[in-house]
Amino acid sequence: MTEEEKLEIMRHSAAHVMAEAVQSIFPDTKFGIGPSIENGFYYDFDLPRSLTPDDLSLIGSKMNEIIAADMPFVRQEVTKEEARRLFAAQPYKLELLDEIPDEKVGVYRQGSFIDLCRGPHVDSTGEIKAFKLVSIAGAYWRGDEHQPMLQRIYGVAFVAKKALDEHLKKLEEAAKRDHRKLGAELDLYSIHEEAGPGLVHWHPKGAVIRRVIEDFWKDEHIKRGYDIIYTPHIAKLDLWKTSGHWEFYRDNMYSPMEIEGQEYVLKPMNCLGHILIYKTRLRSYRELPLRYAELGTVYRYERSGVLLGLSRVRGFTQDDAHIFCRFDQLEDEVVGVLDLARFMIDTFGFTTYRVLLSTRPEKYAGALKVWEEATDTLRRALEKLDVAYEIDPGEGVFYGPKIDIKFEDALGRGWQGPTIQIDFNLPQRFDVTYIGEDGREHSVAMVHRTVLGSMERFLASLIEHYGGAFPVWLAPLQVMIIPIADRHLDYAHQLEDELRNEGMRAKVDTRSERVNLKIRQAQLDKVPYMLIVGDKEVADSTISVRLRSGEQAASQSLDSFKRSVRAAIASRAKDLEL
RNA sequence: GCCCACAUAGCUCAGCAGGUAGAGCACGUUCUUGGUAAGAACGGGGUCACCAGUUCGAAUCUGGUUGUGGGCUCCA
Repeated sequence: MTEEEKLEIMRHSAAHVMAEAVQSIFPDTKFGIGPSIENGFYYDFDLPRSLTPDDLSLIGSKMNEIIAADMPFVRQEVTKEEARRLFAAQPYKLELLDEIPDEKVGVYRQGSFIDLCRGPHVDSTGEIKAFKLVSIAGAYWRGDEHQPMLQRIYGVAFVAKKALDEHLKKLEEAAKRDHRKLGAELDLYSIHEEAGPGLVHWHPKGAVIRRVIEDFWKDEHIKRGYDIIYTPHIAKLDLWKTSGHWEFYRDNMYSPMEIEGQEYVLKPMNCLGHILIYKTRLRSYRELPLRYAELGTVYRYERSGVLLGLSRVRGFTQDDAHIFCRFDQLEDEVVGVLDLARFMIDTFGFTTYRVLLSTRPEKYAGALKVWEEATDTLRRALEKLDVAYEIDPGEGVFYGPKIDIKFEDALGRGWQGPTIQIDFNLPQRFDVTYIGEDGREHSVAMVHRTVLGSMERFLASLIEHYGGAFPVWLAPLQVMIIPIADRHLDYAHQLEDELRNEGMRAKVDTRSERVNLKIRQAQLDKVPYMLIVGDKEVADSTISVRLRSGEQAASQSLDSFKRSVRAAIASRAKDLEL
């Protein structure tokens, strides 16, 4: 048995102990399920009243008593009949019981608590070493929103106190990097109650980062044979009826608005505009593939409870593109997108990612054979590039299979990254075709893809990945010039001009404050370079450079500094070096 | 949308059991011109998220609304 498996068993046992503790406090508790999860465990309860944080510490100390008593876990095999008697007062357990095909079921008993459970468990409660109850949450029975809502208690558990503390520390570290917190501290963006939830306002500093990313994105796409286009934010409702969105995606779309007797809606996707552009004339096989790219802003209704900072919003800009090609070009196109995706992930400094190939879901459009071929195409593309991938069965979109790439940030948390989706539905609905060599019409293969996802969510991942200390090429302010006394202002402004002429983002801190304060604030703003200039620097036309890392570089000429910074920007360096 | 919690100055938070608000930072003015993470003094700033209700009286109690957070469900 691996250490990880042992840990899982211990966590699961901790869930049972928690259930016993809850039972001792609320004897009429109806129990849901209580599995082990990443870092810990949870158990769902149907209780006579809502739990409070005070209950949590009470339950926690009760658990400690049970652990101290070192009660053995006893497994028993019973018939379903016996089990039904044992759990007569436990409707959720009875429901589970009904779904077990076997005649005999396992039950585990420790102390006064008995639970329907396959096991295994630790030998006795004393083997649970380090745990902490962390939160109370509502959770639907069986994860179904039509079922009753139970109260879930989450706990974390580890083999030793040290590991538990490390985990808690990691959570603290994550909280410090939270993009919502840093977004406010670094003055990057805001969301306003007055304007509406999930609607992002980009401040100048956040806008700089976004613009730099967008410029880079556009250049890179143009290099790779994409055409940049723009399409409107609203379109007639009928268009969305033709596409099927109004039928299948309506829950995520905003209500129509009336304009001169016609109904219009905000676009939830960019694809239709791209199709309309494609269809403005007959297309020859000679001009395929056509790759239309747009930083397209879309609006989707998201239920209020799911909104989250920049990572889940109601209006967002996708780095979208649609590729129209012949089916025999599809594989190369997918290879091209994958290559671009890897390039982007790498450029932005993410080092690990998972690739998922999602196959046909139960409800799907198009012919089975076409699905299989397309799925194969995706697979071949992945293999051609030697990309390790996992199959995510049945997780494709109804209109086609897809590849999703999830990357991890510096704290190992996963983020939805690039996605590549093949679409059999829209080309058919809009009759998107090209004229082949044979002079006849053929239907095109259509690929939807994003490589960053959305600007909003991608920025969230970047903020958290770098903890706000962006690489120079992305930093909103790259150089803060700090004059020691007011008499150094002229020199400071002269440096500022020279840097700005280079296209660098530089600023002089002109306030009559002490150097210490200015450095501290530039440091808190995570400005990569600070140039400190005083009498000495003015006298020999040099600068003194301090890095965000706290490191002090040798006194040097502005030219040599410019050279280093220029190189760091051009190479999109992740680390500061001089 | 559902469960739970929270909402006091631009920010972080005090305000314990109902008697019309405080601190630090930030901001403004003045003094200080200081060499690598906070110089000092003074000052301005809040219809205590919003709407009702209870009460002689509500930031404080009750209900509703809005927003935020932790989850569930759903997703770029």
